[in-house]
Amino acid sequence: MTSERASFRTIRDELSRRIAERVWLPGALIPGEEALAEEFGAARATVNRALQELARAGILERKRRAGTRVALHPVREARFVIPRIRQEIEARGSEYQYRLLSADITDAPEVICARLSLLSRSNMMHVRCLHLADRVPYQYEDRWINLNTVPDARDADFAAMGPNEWLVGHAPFSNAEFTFMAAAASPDEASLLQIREGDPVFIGERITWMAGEPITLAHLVHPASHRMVTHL
Amino acid sequence: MTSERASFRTIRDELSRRIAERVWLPGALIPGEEALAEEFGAARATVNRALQELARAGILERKRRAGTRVALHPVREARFVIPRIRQEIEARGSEYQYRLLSADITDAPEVICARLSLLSRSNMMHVRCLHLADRVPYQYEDRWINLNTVPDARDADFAAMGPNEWLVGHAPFSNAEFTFMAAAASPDEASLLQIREGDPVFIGERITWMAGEPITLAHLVHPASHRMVTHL
DNA sequence: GAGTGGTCTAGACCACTCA
DNA sequence: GAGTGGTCTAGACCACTCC
Repeated sequence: MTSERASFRTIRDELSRRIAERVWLPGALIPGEEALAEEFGAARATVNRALQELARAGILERKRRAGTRVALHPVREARFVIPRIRQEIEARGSEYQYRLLSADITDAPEVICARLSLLSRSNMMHVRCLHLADRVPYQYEDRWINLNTVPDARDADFAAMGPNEWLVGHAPFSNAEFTFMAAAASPDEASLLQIREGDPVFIGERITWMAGEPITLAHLVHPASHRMVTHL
Repeated sequence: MTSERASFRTIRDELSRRIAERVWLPGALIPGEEALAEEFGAARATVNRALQELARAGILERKRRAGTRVALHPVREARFVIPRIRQEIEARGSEYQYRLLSADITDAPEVICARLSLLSRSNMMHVRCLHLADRVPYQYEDRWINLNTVPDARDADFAAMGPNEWLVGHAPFSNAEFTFMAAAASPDEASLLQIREGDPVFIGERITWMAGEPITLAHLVHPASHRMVTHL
């Protein structure tokens, strides 16, 4: 039997139950920390931790002086793990293969610079590669790496290791933006993914920064069979 | 000037900086809570809070007795807000319109029951509707609501209010699963979204539960112009 | 001005796990 | 057994905001 001693989990779950079961209705003011501490026989700090977790989850709204209310329009968030292609494929029990298509140092076209909020055309490493699961094309990756921010990328061997794996070990990021969308496969994408031109593809785009400086733009193309799953 | 007193934020940001700037390398053991507390002139609880936040973010790994290490393969997570269609559209500065296409009480087909892990064919409310932004089709919604779990849905007026909005006020969920994918538009979807059959569409599927009982399955179809953006 | 949440401290005990 | 993190307490002061 677990301890009956009031822990922040016990308190959090009980408060959560009261909200789910509509003991406290949306918009209602709930008792203050001091009152709850007394009710549960716990210290105020313990109650505070429980309340903060619920507020972070979006089901409570807290304001100084005004007290704590059950959120009227809970802004709920879900989390997804930022996929790492090799782990993603191996976790499905498939064998991972990698094929480098090209790696060039070049001035990035304006479209790319614009996406990275770079004013001038910058010297970049452009890497194109293919990730396969059990020898079937799984993801086509078209990536630009900013050599001003990550000069070491100039000497990286992208035939041996995918750019993502290399970057993980050499250029931590502080900030990232993800975009997901559907599109029709271009002729290039179609032939690489072994689908037909115009077939739907699932695209993930990822931009990362370190301390305000853009590191990389990754354009990741999956066949339509791809599923991105996450849960609350 | 802000206070120079050690707060958990100050400590967290300083530790984060040391990791980002590779003062502490991935895999390295960092000082214990007691030592850090002394270094920053703070209480151990304060240091603990900073460390817990970094561990939650995935950049530290903590184990009792073993100490705290810089994560070797940081499993980073990003969050996205669970979209509420009306707010999503209005936030873009567009006008929201809603059109109910059909609402029937019927036995759900086996495919649907299977997705919801229901053994027998259950009585459900089947709602089809369209969400528009500035009179342009934005999302086609095909939703099944489990009447065993949410009997009130039988009497809801889905002509006046979208099923999502209605559910928010009547059936809180404790658990949700999201799937995102690309597909080719079916003839139905194409005509409703004013695109051509076979054009790529972006699909979000959402299943929610309350205390283990499935509430609803929503199939949400966007034209390929849709972007789902999120950031770390 | 007063009431609420936000945070910090100092100390304590416990749980887990490595040696 | 011993060292580390996980949590709780009791008390304190502060910051914000409503009145």
